Amino acid sequence: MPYRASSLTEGQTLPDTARETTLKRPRARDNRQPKLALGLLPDLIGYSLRKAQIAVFQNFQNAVAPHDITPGQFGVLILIRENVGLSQSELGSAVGIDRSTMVAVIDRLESRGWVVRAPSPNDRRSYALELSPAGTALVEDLIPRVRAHERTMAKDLNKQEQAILIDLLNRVSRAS
Amino acid sequence: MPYRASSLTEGQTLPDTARETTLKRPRARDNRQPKLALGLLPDLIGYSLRKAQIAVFQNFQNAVAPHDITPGQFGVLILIRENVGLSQSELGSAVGIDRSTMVAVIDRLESRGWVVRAPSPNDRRSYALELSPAGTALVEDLIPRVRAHERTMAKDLNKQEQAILIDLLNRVSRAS
DNA sequence: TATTGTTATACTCTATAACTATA
DNA sequence: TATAGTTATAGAGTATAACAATA
Repeated sequence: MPYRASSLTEGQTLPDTARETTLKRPRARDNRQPKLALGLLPDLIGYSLRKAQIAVFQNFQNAVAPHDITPGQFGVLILIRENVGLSQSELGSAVGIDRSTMVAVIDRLESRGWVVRAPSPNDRRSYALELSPAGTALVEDLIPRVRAHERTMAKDLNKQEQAILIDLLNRVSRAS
Repeated sequence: MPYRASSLTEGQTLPDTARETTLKRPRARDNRQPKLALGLLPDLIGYSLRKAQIAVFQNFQNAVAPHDITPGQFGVLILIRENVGLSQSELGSAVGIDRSTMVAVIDRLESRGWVVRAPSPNDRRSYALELSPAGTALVEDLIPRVRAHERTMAKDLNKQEQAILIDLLNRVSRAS
C-alpha cells in the first residue's frame, strides 16, 4: 500500500491552551515540538477539528490493524449491513458523494470480496447492495476493534464529556 | 475548477440525539432526510468529527467566496506569515506532510503569486518561504472572512461551549 | 554521510460530462 | 424524458524511491 493518509496542510503541533485541570501536576513532559507560531489557527474550530480528525484516522488504522480498511470503508460496510438492498446511488447521496465516485468505492469493496452487487428485484437498472458472508464476518470482527479504538480516542474524556463532544460536533454540522 | 471536495464515505445524515434545550419549541422543521439506519456510527467520535469537518470545509469555501482557497492553503499561508523564512521541509513537518508533497503545495501557492521562494541566507539547499505583497494582502482580506465563517459555524454555541469544544478536540488529538 | 528540494511513479478521493440500459 | 450505473478524463492530496546540490 502506498500512501497511508496522514495529515493535511492545516498545521500539526499545538500550544497547550485551556483546561486548568490538575493544577498541581509537576509540569510533566509537554514536549510536542512547538517552535512554530500558529497565529489565529488555534482559535479556529476547523483547525482543531482537522487535527482531531487526523489523530482519529491514524489510530483507526492501527486499531483494525490486520485488516486494511479506512474509516470511510467501514462506514459504507455498516450502512450496507444496516440497510440491505440499498442502491449505489442511494448510498452515494447518503454519504454525500457522487454516484460516479461510488462506483470505484464499491469496486474496491467487491474486489476484496466483502460486498455483492445483487440484482435489484424491482429495477433492472440498479443493484441491491449487500454484504457477502466474508463481509459480514469482517464487520463482526471489526466492531469490537472499532469500539476499542473509540475508547482509546476518548480515554481522557469521561462519559459526560464524550456525550458533550458529540453533541457539540453535531450542532456544528447543522450550523452551516 | 473541477471537484470541490465535499464529503466522504462516512455517512451524512444524522438522527437528533441529546440536547433537550428549549423544550417548548413546537417541533420546528427537522427535515434532514434520515431514512437510512446508521447502526453504531452516530456513537463514534470519528463519525461526528467527519461530518463536522465536511460542514466546516464547505462553509469555509463559501465564506472566502471570491477567493478560491482551501482551509489547508489558508493554514499554510498563515504559517508562512507567522514564521518568515521557514523552509519547505520545516513547513512540511509542521503540518505533517512529506517534503515531496510540500513541493506541489508551494508550487500552487507560488503560481498564484502568493508565496515567494526566496533564497535562504544560510543554507543554499533550502528556500526561505515568504508571502508576496499579494499574498500578504490576500491574508489580510481573508482573516475577517474566516472569522465570520467561524462565527457561522459556532452560531449555536455560546462562548463557553466553543472553548469546551476546542479543548475536547485537543484532548482527542493528544489521546492517540 | 546527511539533508533539501525535486522528479518519477503510483494510488485514493473527488468531480463533470457523456454513454448505455432501463424506467 | 429521467434515472442507475458506468467510463473517460481531470485535478488535488498523499506517499516512497531515487537523484543532484549542498552541508
